[in-house]
Amino acid sequence: MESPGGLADDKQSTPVQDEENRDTLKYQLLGPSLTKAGQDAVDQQKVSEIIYEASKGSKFFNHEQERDRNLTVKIERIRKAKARLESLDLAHDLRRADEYLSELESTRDLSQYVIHVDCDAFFAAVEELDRPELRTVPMAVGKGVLTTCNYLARKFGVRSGMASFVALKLCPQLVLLPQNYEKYTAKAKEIRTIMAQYDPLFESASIDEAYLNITAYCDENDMGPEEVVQQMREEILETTKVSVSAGIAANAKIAKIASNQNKPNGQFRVANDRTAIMEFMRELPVRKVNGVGRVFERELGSIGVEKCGDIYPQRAFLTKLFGEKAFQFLAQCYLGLGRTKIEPVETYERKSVGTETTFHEIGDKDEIRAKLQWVAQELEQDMSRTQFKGRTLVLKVKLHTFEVLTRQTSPPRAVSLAKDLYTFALPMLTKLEKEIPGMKLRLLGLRCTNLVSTKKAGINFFGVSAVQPEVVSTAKTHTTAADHEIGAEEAFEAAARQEIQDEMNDLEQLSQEAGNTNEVSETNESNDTQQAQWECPICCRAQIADDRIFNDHVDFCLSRQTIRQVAQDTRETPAQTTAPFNRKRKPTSQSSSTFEADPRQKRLFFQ
DNA sequence: GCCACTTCG
DNA sequence: CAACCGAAGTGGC
Repeated sequence: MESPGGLADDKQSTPVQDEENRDTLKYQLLGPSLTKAGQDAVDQQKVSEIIYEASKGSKFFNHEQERDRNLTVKIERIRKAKARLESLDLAHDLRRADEYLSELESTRDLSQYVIHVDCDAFFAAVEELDRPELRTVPMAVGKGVLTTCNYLARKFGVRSGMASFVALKLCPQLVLLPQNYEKYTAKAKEIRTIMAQYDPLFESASIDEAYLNITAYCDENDMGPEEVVQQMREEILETTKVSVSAGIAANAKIAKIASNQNKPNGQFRVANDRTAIMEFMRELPVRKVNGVGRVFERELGSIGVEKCGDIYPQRAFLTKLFGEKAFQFLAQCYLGLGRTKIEPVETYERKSVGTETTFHEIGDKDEIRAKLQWVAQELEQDMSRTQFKGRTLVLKVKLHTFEVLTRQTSPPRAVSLAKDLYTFALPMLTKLEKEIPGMKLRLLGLRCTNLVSTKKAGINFFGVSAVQPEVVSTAKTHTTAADHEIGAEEAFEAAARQEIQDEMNDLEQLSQEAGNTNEVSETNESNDTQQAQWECPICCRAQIADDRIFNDHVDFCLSRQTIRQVAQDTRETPAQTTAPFNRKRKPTSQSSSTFEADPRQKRLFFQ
């Protein structure tokens, strides 16, 4: 267990320490949905005891214990760093923090009514529609792991994300149903049809959650936001028989928090008023904010930040302790700022496509290869469905100890076919087998990143297909509306789109002619004749190596990237980007004294 | 670019 | 007996 490097000091664990860590570990084992609704009446102490007893000794448990130990060490370092900072003059950091806060404040927009709509125990609710008798018993959906459970089950401490055998320990009479995704998708579509009447550009956050901007609807119908939401919720309940909860606020971040406030079948509003917002945030546990998970919660707790109001007094420390992005994020939490722009998810650009599969422990190399084959085939289907090729291929494995490793490679050309995926993944796997003698796996995954679109037509700058007929109806209204939004650039865009399409067609033809076998391109490369083929570093497609044509093409690809970038940049106010962030530092063997050696480091106190 | 890690639903 | 999956993002090196 103990690694040979300098980690030994940090990781050494005495029985006393294990005793101390038991509480944090139990907390960890409770799982991520602790803050979810429906748990208030539950005796958490008893629940965590049962989970702890059910888990003890398993490999999963040991891995969680290890993680918890590492986090505890990390937190001790944070505490020390904080103490050290307190003895220093932080006037500069304080001024910088205050400048940023006032800069943020000037971006505050109170003119919009943003709402977050969340279906109550969605999968369970849909199942109860088909089988009303289930309403009176504790019930959950999901096989190995629960995806949803009804509110009766939550009374027992059962919750989503929990292993079903643990849930059955907590509630032996729990009824478990297999999930029927098509059924939920169909019901979700009914609900979305209604939501679209209130905001045609609404943003689906998942199958059972959405953000809407109802400002226009309120104006047009001369109604207040609460009245509108009440009406919409009634309409949804009446026509789809599913109850939803909603939060109403000036931005998405607060609306999301508010939707949890009166769950189930309720709504909550935080007024578009600076004082009301600040007061609401002041008492709000940081854990309730989207983007603060179990780890960050504990890290913040260690410096005395439990509620968003606690952020302000610590503002001078945050950048050095957690990094710039985390500071900015926390500043927005303190002020209660968030994005007001709600847009269809279809406008987001996909970054990766991947698939993974969990199985019982496998050590046999041939069996592992067979799994890799299978995963490669699954990914090929996903790649063809989403119409992408990947310039980078990532192999992911989970060892029998639950430790996760990833390895990546950049194949000579963008890949999407199972044959290629397997070919380029295999060396990474064999290398791992060499590094880890007797490697046993419980999960294998492949993911393509650095994507190249293989869509043939109708690609605009947002990566939305506006021409293809198979686009579903909701997406279509969104797309056309989105296109209208950029109206001023219409002519330019149409021309550019045509240009891209022509180019794509040409490229498609070229890459067809080029053939796909290694041998061909290799011989051509070595010949270095007029016919030699080279790959464009941007789009990764084969090109005839006529210098002029090739260079023109690369320029074209580059300019296209720039245009895309600009189009994206203009879509969001930098000050209000609210991407959930993660500040991650690996606890390495590097001693914490190294920070004094390198004054250039931004984050003085870590590594 | 590579990798570990966190977070979300 | 027994703990998911897919995607996105951050940050260190």
